[in-house]
Amino acid sequence: MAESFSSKVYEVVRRIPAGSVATYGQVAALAGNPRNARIVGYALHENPEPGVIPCHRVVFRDGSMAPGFAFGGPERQRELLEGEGVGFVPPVSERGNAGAEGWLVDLSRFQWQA
DNA sequence: CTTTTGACAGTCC
DNA sequence: CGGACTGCCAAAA
Repeated sequence: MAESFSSKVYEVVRRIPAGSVATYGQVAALAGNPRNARIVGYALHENPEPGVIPCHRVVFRDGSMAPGFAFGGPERQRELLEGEGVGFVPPVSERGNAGAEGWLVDLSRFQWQA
């Protein structure tokens, strides 16, 4: 169907199962170009179908999330992923200052395996 | 057709 | 170890 690359990104992100997360680079690779991680983020930023495209399941290669999350805040994303069974882990745990920011998804155990 | 920008990623110092 | 830079590719103006 000759979809543009960004269109393909939506398809891939949509196929991410609940309880798993994928990195921009992985989605880009599944879309056909592992170097297009930025295009993936840009495409998701458009978020043409909120509620249908689980942008919150797409995180950085480090397991962190986008700076301008469009769901209501980084804390919201953590809650959504935890609700799906995804476990979060503090970056390195500096005392109890556990704000919503700094939390990373345990990619070692929750990264989506196509 | 050329230029600019962009939810990244990997490498260098 | 941490911070900064570049590289890559695509869509929009």
